[in-house]
Amino acid sequence: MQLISRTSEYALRAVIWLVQEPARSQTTRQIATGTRTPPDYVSKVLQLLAKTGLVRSQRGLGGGFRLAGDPAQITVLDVINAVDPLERLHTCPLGLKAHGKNLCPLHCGLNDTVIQMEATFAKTKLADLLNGDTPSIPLGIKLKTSRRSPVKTMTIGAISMVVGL
Amino acid sequence: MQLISRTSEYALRAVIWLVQEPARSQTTRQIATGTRTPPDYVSKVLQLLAKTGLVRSQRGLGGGFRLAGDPAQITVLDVINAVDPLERLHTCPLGLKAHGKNLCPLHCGLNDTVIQMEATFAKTKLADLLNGDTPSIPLGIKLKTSRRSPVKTMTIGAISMVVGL
DNA sequence: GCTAAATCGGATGTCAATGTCCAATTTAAC
DNA sequence: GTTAAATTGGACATTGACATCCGATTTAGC
Repeated sequence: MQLISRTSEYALRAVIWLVQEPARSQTTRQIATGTRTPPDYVSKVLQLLAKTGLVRSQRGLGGGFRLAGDPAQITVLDVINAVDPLERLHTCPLGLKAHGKNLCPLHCGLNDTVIQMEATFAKTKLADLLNGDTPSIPLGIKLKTSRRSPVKTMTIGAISMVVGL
Repeated sequence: MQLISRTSEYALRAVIWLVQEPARSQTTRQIATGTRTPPDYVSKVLQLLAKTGLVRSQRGLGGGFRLAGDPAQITVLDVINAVDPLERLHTCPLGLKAHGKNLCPLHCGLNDTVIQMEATFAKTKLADLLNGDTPSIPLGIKLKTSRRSPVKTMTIGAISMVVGL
């Protein structure tokens, strides 16, 4: 299971590319090559971004795309919402009479997780994604056991290591 | 974009159903009807759960499925990992030479979010999902703006309301 | 042992997300 | 105005997740 769709992934790559080239407008071909995305598909994604106003498009010779706003203001959530927003749960997918319109504990919890993800994405500005030298370690140390592979792993940021079995 | 796949959703519903019926083993038909899931598909999901040992299956007359472990120990993450685990990012999908094997800031951040989600799912035990009377409000108050519909909403737990535009 | 009830496993069908193709339109440069 | 470069929009193809179908196998009860 992917955290975000490819559409969102491509949108983020494209937008970050534009942040790095604020001077000249970038063509679809340039963006696709630079971000390693399928050209004809990322073209559609760019159209979506243009419709929501996140990027400005310019037709004709010398045209292309450039970022419309301030990289220090635009968030990852803005980009995701523009092309493929996370879906909230408004009614419990179980039709249980006991719940009425309320979410059951399971779906209430899942919905909270969606909100938590949105909050995380909202914290990250596009400008934050340019300084590659300091990888963030926002989560401290976690201990995790998986049923599929019952091995305990310790995780610090993006680094995981086996600590027991 | 869905937070979790249908497969995971069905697995969670099925497992919760089994928590509620620990005495007798439940047939696929009973589970499917009770959880409003497609019978032939939830059957496959139950097979997956059985393979990982989360549930025990019993063939033949009077057979069915029952939970293998303790509802106070098994977590939502355990169930998700059994059928459709979240994918970590191990190498940057951009092939940028500058990054080497390291994740770029974007994918490092996305990976952190995956870890954060796993941590959230790991906190919730199956037993926690039975008390429907107290909906959790773990996230406090958030303010959110979407590019697609540029309306500010205030969110408390699962309840959202418009506060401005 | 026979039968009915149940899971198991393979084959197949469906559909939305992803990906591709191309003609129409816009625009800068000469 | 003509041309070349670029987006736009529609149509179509592909793929994997989701869903269905059915025969093989197991098992309790008679």
